[in-house]
Amino acid sequence: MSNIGCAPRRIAHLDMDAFYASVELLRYPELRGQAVVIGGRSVHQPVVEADGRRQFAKLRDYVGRGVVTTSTYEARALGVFSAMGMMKAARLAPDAILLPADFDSYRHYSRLFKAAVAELAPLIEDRGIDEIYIDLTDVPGETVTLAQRIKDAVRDATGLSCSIGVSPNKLLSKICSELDKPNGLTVLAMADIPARIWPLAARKINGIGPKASAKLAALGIESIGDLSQAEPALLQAHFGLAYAEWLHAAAHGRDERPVVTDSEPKSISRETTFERDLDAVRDRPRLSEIFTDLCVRLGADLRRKGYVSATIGIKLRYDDFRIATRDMTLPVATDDPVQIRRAAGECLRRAPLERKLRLLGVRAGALSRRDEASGEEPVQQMLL
DNA sequence: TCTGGGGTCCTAGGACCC
DNA sequence: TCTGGGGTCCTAGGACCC
Repeated sequence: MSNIGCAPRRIAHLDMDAFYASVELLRYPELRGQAVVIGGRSVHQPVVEADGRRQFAKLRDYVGRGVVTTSTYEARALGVFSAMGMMKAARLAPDAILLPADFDSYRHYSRLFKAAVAELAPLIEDRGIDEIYIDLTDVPGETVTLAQRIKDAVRDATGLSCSIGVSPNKLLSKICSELDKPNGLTVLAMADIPARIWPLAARKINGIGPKASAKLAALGIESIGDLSQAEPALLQAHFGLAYAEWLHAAAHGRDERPVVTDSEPKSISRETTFERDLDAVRDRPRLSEIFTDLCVRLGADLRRKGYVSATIGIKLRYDDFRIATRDMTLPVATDDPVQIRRAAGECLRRAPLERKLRLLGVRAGALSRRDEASGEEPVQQMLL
């Protein structure tokens, strides 16, 4: 880009605060200040009483296999966090309010906040429904002023707060946006790394997950500072060359990845966890019905988004939580549910089915846009 | 009472080709 | 004789993220 060897970039990471829960609070303002949990499957909608007051489900009433999608800061104070099993959450916070997820509504607010940011700074990388990176390098204005203006625009457009971190790269900005949550605004320069980044747990680095951080801890490496001082040879011995080099660079706050403003999907999938584990033989009709339904929905997703897929795959999760995947490449890319079902069925025949199944998924990979995939390429291949 | 659904990227072996 | 060597595709698994 224009600034190689010149001034540092200004990269912002913007993260909406407790996004789903905050959207629900817009709709149910009487819940503000309470422990509220979003998640679970088949959760009851609030019931409106005769006097107009709303009656909400409580977490203690939940039965099933769902997990917490998100929770308000009051619920987090009770130990209830995203991805926690709902039954465990119910033990920790039985009186918390329980709401079903409403993804249409979250997507609506997601579009609103992203459009508001784009008015001020157009170079935006989508990182899901509630997060973006913004390249502010060429946007005029002082950094804090600019970041505050973005926060104000988001609040004006949605009524919601967000947290922003600004630094010379995505890695540091991602860490920064969390430092002062909620409603945070943190600007960080490379010179601040020893004081502000190194004391943090290594797990705070985006890309160091539960496995890697456990391995690091076993080596006596707990903080990012520990990691920055670790012997490269030690890291290499335990993580392999590529990951070891990345760990070292990350600990020193080095990251040259650009903000990517347009990207095409690589795969589209549908999966479902059953209410009870299913047996491939005894529950065959039910399994077959679910399987076909997943394929129909996947086909509809492909068609709606304008893609065809050349690689159809399945995913199984067994009752012991192990996962198996099988996939196969088709001679011609498709979005037809019948062809998807047939290919997925062949994949299923290659998978072990002795154990009971907990989850079944169908995936479409090797995507191409339907209007560009006319079927000429396979013909050429046949001629060769 | 464990543990959703939708993604990305990486690794690694074997097939196959030149 | 030990028997190239590189490139790409296909498949399976796994770590990680939101």
